[in-house]
Amino acid sequence: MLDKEKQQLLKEFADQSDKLFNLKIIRTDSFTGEIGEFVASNQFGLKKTDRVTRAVDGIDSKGNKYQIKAKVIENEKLNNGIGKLDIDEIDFLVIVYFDLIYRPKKIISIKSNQLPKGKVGISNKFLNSIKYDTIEENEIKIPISQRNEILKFGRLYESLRKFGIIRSRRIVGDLGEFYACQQLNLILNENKNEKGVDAYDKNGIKYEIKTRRVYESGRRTGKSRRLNNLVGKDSKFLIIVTLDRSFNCSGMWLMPMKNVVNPKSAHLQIVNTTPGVKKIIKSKIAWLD
DNA sequence: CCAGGTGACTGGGCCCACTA
DNA sequence: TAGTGGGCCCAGTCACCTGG
Repeated sequence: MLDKEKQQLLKEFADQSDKLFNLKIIRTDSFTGEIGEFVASNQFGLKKTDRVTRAVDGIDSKGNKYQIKAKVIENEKLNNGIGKLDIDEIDFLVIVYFDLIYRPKKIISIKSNQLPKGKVGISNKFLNSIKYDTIEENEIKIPISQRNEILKFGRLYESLRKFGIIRSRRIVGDLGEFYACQQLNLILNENKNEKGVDAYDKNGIKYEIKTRRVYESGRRTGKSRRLNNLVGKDSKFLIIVTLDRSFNCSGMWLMPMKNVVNPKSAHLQIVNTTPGVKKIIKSKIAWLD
């Protein structure tokens, strides 16, 4: 499906992603956020909370609570919104800014008493109106070995982007859409955030594509995998794509959207049970075949 | 008129309470 | 006890509004 060179690149990316996982730099495939949390925790000496802990990402030695945000920026503009913040639960909001290959460029730290109640939007206008601390690039401390591994990861990520394999930092979903469109001769929806439509065929029929990377790893505690928020999607067909550890396509199914039971939170196993399901690519995963 | 700011969406992923 | 609904985590994109 992909040529050798691209497959090799994805393999290297998967290896490097595992390396960061083993070094405890990342815990999930939300790379930007995880690397940001790593950098901030290292900088402020934080103990990280569990993955799904509400509001608080880390706690320092004095018991101060931190919410950490991360953002990749291509220029010097820091102004981008960060909504949904529960400032009553935290003492500091920390934002880590990276360049395209995950070199940390700047960290800002805002005391929670500088933040408004309710929704918080970070923008230049806002930053100019409050007191906050800035840590510049040369003051950001990361052990050299980890810094190099993150850099290597970032370079691989950029290569994937340059090859046109991915178009965002949501690699799993991007690859699934890429594989499905190639296999079924679909046209990817240009609009990246239109509700419920990922692609069209030549007759204008709508398709929603969902992708899951399914492989054994220490990353998850539970085994079950779900497909959330299919409710209200008006695509005619649902395509489910699975990826293996190296991000190669390891299965693909096509089914009528209306036949999906429990669209609010469907199990991945609907590929076994949904009426009218069509196997496009035979699964290599036993429990999905 | 246009750039900056904002809110409403998108994506994947994980876990807990409840229930059949 | 396995399945379901819901809620939380993460970042990113873009249409639209607004103020200079």
